[in-house]
Amino acid sequence: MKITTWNINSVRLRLPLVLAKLTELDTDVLCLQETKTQDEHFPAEAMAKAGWPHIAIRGEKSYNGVAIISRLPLTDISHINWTGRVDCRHISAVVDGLTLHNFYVPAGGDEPDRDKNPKFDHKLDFIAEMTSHFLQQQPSCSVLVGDLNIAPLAEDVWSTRQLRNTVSHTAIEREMLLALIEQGGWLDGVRAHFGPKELLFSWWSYRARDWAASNRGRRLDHIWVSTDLAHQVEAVTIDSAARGAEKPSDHVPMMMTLRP
DNA sequence: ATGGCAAATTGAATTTGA
Repeated sequence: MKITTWNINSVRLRLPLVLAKLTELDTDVLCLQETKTQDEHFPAEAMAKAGWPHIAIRGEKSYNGVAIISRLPLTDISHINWTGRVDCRHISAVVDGLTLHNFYVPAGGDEPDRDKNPKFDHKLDFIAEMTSHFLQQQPSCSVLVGDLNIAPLAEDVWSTRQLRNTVSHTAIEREMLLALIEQGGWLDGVRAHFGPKELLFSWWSYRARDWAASNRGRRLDHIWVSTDLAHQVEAVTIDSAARGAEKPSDHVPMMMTLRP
């Protein structure tokens, strides 16, 4: 079973990239974030035609939006309105006996102060609520993917020193995300696969003149597995080359292969 | 206080991303 996650930054604008990537990666499931598209405008037919006919979508105009696109049937399609907001940041489904959670965690704005910045407050509330949720309902046979907008380890950013006051890599976000993994019954599957030392990035800013030359990336996207699945992780791929596409997303696809 | 950009909306400027 191959599962891929990708913050696509507009699924309609990048539909050709998505269709090409589905085939190239030969993924069974593709989880998208920031689809920025209402459900009635989601390009479901094109994906069905390409060979991925099963979809679970939750979109809204202009912002956010998550989707699960699958070769195999999806059941138990559901979502939670985290922090009480109806803002299309989560969808879950069961595929081939596996419970899949697809998240788009709030970015958190610029200022890393929850008293001055409501967006940062919302982000921390969101992570705290995820922690208590999975603490109470320990996952099994589950995979959690998505753009979590936090790079938890020093090796998840180009410079832990220069980004220590930058939202996505502040101490409180890093601590809270690691607590969510630990208390929530998850394993950071991507980090576990590559080991603690390697620098791993999944996002590079649009603002760089040359994203590859400056290589100022961050690992904001994640694939976690419930601890019972730890021994089933066979392979993990970060498709960094996707950042060099024509009109790319600023995030790249990450794929995990699970053995049965 | 910021950014070398990009996308979606509503109509050239604003909001959001991170």
